Amino acid sequence: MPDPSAATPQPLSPDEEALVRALGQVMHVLPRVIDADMVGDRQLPLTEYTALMNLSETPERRMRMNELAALCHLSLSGMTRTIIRLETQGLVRRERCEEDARGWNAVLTDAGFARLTESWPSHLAAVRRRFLQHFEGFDLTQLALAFQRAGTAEPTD
Amino acid sequence: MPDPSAATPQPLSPDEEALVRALGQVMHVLPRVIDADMVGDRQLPLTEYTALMNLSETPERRMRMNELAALCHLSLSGMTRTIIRLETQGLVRRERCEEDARGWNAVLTDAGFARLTESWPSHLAAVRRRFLQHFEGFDLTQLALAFQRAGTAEPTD
DNA sequence: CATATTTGCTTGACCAATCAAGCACCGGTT
DNA sequence: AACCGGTGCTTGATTGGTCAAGCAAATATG
Repeated sequence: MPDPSAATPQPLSPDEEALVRALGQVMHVLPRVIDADMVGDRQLPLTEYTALMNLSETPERRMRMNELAALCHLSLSGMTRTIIRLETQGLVRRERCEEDARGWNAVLTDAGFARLTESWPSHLAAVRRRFLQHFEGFDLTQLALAFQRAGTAEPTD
Repeated sequence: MPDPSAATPQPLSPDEEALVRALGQVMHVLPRVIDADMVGDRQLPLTEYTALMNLSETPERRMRMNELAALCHLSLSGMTRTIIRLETQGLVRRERCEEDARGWNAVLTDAGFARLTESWPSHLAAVRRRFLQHFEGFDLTQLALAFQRAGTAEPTD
């Protein structure tokens, strides 16, 4: 950590500057266009898609709210509200958790699974077209590792 | 565009899958931690910082709402509201545009400039620590280009 | 030159996320 | 067995953004 009282720390290099600006743009634009592609195509916003997807990858197609929220990068209350939206569409059902009566499981219904299968190609195409396409020729493994490091934030110290 | 009636398009490779998931995490985590770092440090949220920064880089330290909104990746109304927040803190002033009486200029005040100078090191440190650090050894130029491509979204067709 | 259309910005209504407070249940203590 | 701190989730209030409608000035058109 540079001393905050040091008036002028080393500024970013032009490369770094360009990368940071571009990332800013991507972070802003990508979710929106992917969401727009999917909504236009299949009427399923990205957040809801992500929830369904995570549920579907589980053996029993069910998950505790806690865990689902973490996987969807959502706060617990955010997750509650997403599940409620999905529930009213009949794509998810909620069941009390057997081994802990405080807990709930979000359960993917057949309708939900159908919806997911239906939306999947659209999501896949959007991700390829909007993102992966631009990284042809890169070492994806290395890139993924770097992003995993950046995405694993240590708490603010 | 793949035919949507084609039931099963080619799924993502493990590499691609990992990259996409990691990017999802980064997009979610990075703005929050950087924002948190800065707010904890200097009480200036990222959106407002970005606005001040863009204003400061202009010769007269002023800009039309339109242009500023684009640079900040914000809708015009979002920009209006951000500027209002900044105005009430005295960091920005609004002046009618001389050559077009419909238009407004957001003008960085001295207080705003001071605030920016004060926050800059904190922002810089956060960006390095949270992001750039993890990309040492990468070809930043190539990476920046790829992100610029991904960030330049063609309208949904 | 009067009127219609377009442009630049603000405002109103809304929405999805957050945090903080609340409620119900669990598990360990005495 | 009555309590009590901790846990799992929901709910209320707020926030920061969006889109759509509105208004005023500019510009194009008959």
